[in-house]
Amino acid sequence: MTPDPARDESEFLANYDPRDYDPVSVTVDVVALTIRDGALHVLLVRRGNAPYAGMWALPGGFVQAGGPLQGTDAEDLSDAAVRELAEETGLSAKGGALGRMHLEQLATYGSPGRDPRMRVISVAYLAFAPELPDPEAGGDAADAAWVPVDALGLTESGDQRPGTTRRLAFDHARILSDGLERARGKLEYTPLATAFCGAEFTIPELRAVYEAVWGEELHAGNFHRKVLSVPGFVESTGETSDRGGRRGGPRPRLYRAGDARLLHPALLRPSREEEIR
Amino acid sequence: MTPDPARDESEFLANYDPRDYDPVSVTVDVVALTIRDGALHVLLVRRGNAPYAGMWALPGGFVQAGGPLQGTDAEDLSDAAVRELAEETGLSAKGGALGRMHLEQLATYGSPGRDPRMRVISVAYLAFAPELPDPEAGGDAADAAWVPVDALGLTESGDQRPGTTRRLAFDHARILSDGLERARGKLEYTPLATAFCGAEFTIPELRAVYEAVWGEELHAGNFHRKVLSVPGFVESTGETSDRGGRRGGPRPRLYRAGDARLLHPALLRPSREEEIR
DNA sequence: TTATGTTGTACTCAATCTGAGATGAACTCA
DNA sequence: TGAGTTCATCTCAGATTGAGTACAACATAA
Repeated sequence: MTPDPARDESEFLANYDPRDYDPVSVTVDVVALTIRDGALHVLLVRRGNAPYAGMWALPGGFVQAGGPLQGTDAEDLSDAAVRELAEETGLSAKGGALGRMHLEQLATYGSPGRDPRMRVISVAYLAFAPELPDPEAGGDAADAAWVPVDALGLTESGDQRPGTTRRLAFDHARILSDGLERARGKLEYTPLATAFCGAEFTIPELRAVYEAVWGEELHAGNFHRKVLSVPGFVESTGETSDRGGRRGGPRPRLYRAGDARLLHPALLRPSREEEIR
Repeated sequence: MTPDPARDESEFLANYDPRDYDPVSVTVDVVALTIRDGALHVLLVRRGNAPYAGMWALPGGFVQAGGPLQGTDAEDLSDAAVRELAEETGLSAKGGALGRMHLEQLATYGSPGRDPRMRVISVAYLAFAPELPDPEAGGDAADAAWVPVDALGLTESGDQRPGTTRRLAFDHARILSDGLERARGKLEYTPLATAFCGAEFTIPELRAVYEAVWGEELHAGNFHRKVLSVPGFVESTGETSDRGGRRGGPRPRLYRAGDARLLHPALLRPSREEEIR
């Protein structure tokens, strides 16, 4: 005789107590990247409270679980990422500075001991935005700033070089390293670089994005040819920039992002030889 | 006057009660893929308990948090993935069937309401293994089996086509879809396909892996040339298989996995044109 | 044993893509 | 006005690609 599944299920839910399980907290942390003065910057906050008070960290915080009933205050993970970003840095999502922002999940970090308070699982997000205003500290943050990535002394293994002044809390150096590597890779086969630019941009501006993220100079002529040959990467506006390059040169043409979601053929990094093995 | 950070921190930890926060549970789910009879299979378990009792699901379960003190019973997320695999399917990690298995994190799923019991955040892992024995159900699982991926009627949007007999619980159809897409992509630029083969394999065997995962036939001659031209992808053993192909042909040579971690140049899917936009 | 069909491996060839450099006009700045 | 910079395009040799050919080695069925 088969039991009635519906009755089984409701009975089960009535007797279920989540507190029978070990407590785990879930946080979101955001690696928000932008380009300022031709250099890649990451959004960091200085922690106002313990643990790691005074050190720098990725903006983030606890997810609002909404209790067992998961009522209206329960939020999706990506919503929590945007909320924490807004709370701690004053950058607002709706219509504001974060409007054209691209957000995607990066990875989840959950080693025991990564947070001294308790078992914390952190879902990291990766955000790309055009040049944004300076942030204003809020919430738990004592300070907030765009920090040049190069100034953090990150090594390939996800640590910070000794002597670096701005130390990162928790395992945020590892998370940031992973985010940077993801960003570098995504520029190769997606039109993500356009998310770092304004609504209209020039090919040299786009090239500057690639050079800042990849940390190497590109052949201007070949880059130009390649970008225009990939279907759907950029589309011409017919307009021309109202000024030439910083130190001379003709006025570059303006483009906007096309409708491609994948670049084919891809733009590969010149110096990938080293990291193959 | 600056407060003493060390004293601040210990005082804070003493007063900290995790139960002040909403309860959240964290689970791991595993998308374990293998190749059987030339077709891609995924490891599924039939649920023995509510919710979704009787339906099929990815093997997985709750992470052992280890309490506030995070003692010895606290486990890393990837360890939890291997443990759940072993518990529910009888496939053992150490030296056993899961020995040559490749495991990587896929993504984290945490929409409110994805589990009717409470707020559950699920960290999904992706596993690749050579041909494995049939699993044996254990733990919460009423049954366990390798199921051909094609038999699940997955659509691009992460749902199952109506009329599919084996229905998947929770949002596991979406997770499986994401895992398959990740696997397809990873074959392009990493030597992952060798994880589906035994320690020694032939080029045609490797081609069969690509064809099973990508779901399309490849040009044998060009594939052969390409694989051998990518540095570090495979290395010759000098040996020859003791039998020709299933229906004739010369004995293929044997290779083992090389030391490359990235394929350069990559092996691109022929039919990527469609998914570009 | 023989005949037939299949398969692994190597080769060819034209089309395409790539990196590196050259060119010239348009522009900024001193 | 002159010097130096930059955008955009072109050139060209080398590498890579897809598609096809060739042939010997093999399994299977007659």
